[in-house]
Amino acid sequence: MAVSRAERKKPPTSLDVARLAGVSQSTVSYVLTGSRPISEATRARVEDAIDKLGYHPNSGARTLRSQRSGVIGLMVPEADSDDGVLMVFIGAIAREAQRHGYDILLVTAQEGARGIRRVVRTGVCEALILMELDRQDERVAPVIESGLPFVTIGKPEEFPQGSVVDLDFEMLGRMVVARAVEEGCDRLLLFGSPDRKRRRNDVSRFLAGVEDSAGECELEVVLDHEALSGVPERALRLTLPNQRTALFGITGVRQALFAMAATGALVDETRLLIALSGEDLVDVSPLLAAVPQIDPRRIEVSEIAVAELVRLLQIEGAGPRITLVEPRWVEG
Amino acid sequence: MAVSRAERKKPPTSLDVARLAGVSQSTVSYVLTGSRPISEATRARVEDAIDKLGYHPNSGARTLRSQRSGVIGLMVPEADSDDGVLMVFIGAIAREAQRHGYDILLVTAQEGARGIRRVVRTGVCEALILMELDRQDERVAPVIESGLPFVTIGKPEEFPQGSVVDLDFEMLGRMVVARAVEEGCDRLLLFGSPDRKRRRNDVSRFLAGVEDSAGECELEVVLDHEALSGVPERALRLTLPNQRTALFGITGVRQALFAMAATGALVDETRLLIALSGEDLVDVSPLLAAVPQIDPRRIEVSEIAVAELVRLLQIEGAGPRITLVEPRWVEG
DNA sequence: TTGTAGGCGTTATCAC
DNA sequence: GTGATAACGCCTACAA
Repeated sequence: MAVSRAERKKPPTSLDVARLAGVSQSTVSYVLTGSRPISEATRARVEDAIDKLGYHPNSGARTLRSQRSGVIGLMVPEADSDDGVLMVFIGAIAREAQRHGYDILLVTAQEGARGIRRVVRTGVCEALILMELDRQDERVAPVIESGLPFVTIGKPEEFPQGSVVDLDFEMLGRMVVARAVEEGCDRLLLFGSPDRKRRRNDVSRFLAGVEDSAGECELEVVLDHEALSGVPERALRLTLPNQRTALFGITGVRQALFAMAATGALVDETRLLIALSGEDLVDVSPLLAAVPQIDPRRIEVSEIAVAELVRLLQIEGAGPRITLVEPRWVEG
Repeated sequence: MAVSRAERKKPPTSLDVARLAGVSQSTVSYVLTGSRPISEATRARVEDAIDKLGYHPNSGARTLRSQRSGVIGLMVPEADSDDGVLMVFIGAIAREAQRHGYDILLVTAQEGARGIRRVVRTGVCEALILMELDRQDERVAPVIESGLPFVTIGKPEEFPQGSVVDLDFEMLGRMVVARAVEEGCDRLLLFGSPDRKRRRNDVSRFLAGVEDSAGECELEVVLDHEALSGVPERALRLTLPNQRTALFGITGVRQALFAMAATGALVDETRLLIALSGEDLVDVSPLLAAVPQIDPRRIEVSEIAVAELVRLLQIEGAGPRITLVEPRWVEG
């Protein structure tokens, strides 16, 4: 039987700590916030008292007074087929935020612009991280309007008023082309979800990088943004006796792995799968081991996003900036 | 350039609303909380003013005064290979919580018991949802000690002081056995992650259900909790000419699907894959279509967990209870 | 049916 | 280097 709200014993306040330490309430506050010098002796007494009582400052009161909730709102997209990837970001963001003394509050995409307005106006969140923005996203307006510092993960079409952190997709394109050429491929087959291609601009940036560098060499680029399940068959069909085709996709790596493994090798004289690997693919790591892999660095992107937000929050006058993280080849 | 904290214009308070509506501050409050009858006329004026100003009650002040933060803490496990599944739960929980007027704050497993103590003592969370508890979990103690209402998703060994919501794994076991027999199978091969089997007790409950009902029929049960990748080969090896083997696993369904599809049919005279399907498997739905599927009802489990927590929060004297959700066959 | 006023626990501005 | 004290914005018991 749960203890009722009323009979639950009240946690100690800073006044209790002050009394036990024989100092004033404000001194306790200063010890905690460090916003004014305190003698070693009294600091020790106060900290003792804090431990003894198991005191934690009341979040509501602190927020009310200081206008800082210590909470960062994380706008999460509706779960789609890429759930595993999403969880990697969310986990890393939450851990990094906690390391900086902030908590993460979920704001679902479902709530839309109204949800943003709510968490902002009520003062629950003092900053925001936005993930997977569409090209035109109704949720951007209330964020800007709120004036709160924010970071978007994923580079939007236009430079917004907040900071941006993302993988360098253009470089990714150049890396894939370079590797394909090195490995003696004549053709590069790019697969992926057609829906994603339409809605998000990371695909366009990637393609820009590909075309940019493919132009300089003899590599023929083929776009295959039809259903993922047909990837290996189409790849085989497109393959000619004396040619070698490299395959790559930003999404659908797992499906491609399985499908190709089922109909033949991931790597042989006629084809070479290059994988955008990631923490969500641990379950297929044996398969992955056979192919060249690029790390999309999702953990780093997440951590940088949080660090960047903390910078905007804590450094007065800090301006927004763009950080593109370089993809990396995974060493065999 | 972000607007600095100081120059950001302050949101309207209930006093602003009161002035605009020509009533007292308390009347505004009563309109909002509904804790006292208000005449239609003044209610209308107040609501008008609220809209006009875009007023939202300040969360810090409300929390301080009422001891309710409107925030539910969600203890999320470290991301593992089952990330997609996790995201289904989290998304559904966040959406359902919002429908009830609560927000979800993430508490990572990494923070451990100390994290629980922190969010509880500071008053950020007024209730908790615990996911994926280990058999012995250090985080349970501080939760109970806090006296806050809580719900665990996943039935623990012992009945805790909070409510429990989970899939009925015993019934799942009986359903799998019954179907295998109906389909003319002589043998049931159970695969899954050995680690999970050791740490979590849903597997034991499932096995109890299986053994319970397998005893009554001629079905031979084989446990295969070695590496998932070997599943289809072992299944084939174990298969005898005149026999039919049913295959089932609580985890690793996607891997099994791909692996079996690669080495032969999912369903033929010698074998029958039964899949624990779920929202995280959309990417392989074409494969799934060919086999009998059981819905693990993760969305329902999530929604019930939230509803149950809301009940504990809002109904004075409500006691904890156990809710087991029945698995369901997915209709072809 | 509505208004008045006190206090929730902190932070930060005054004083000393 | 430290202490008193006034808000922060809301809820609700008490008055009218």
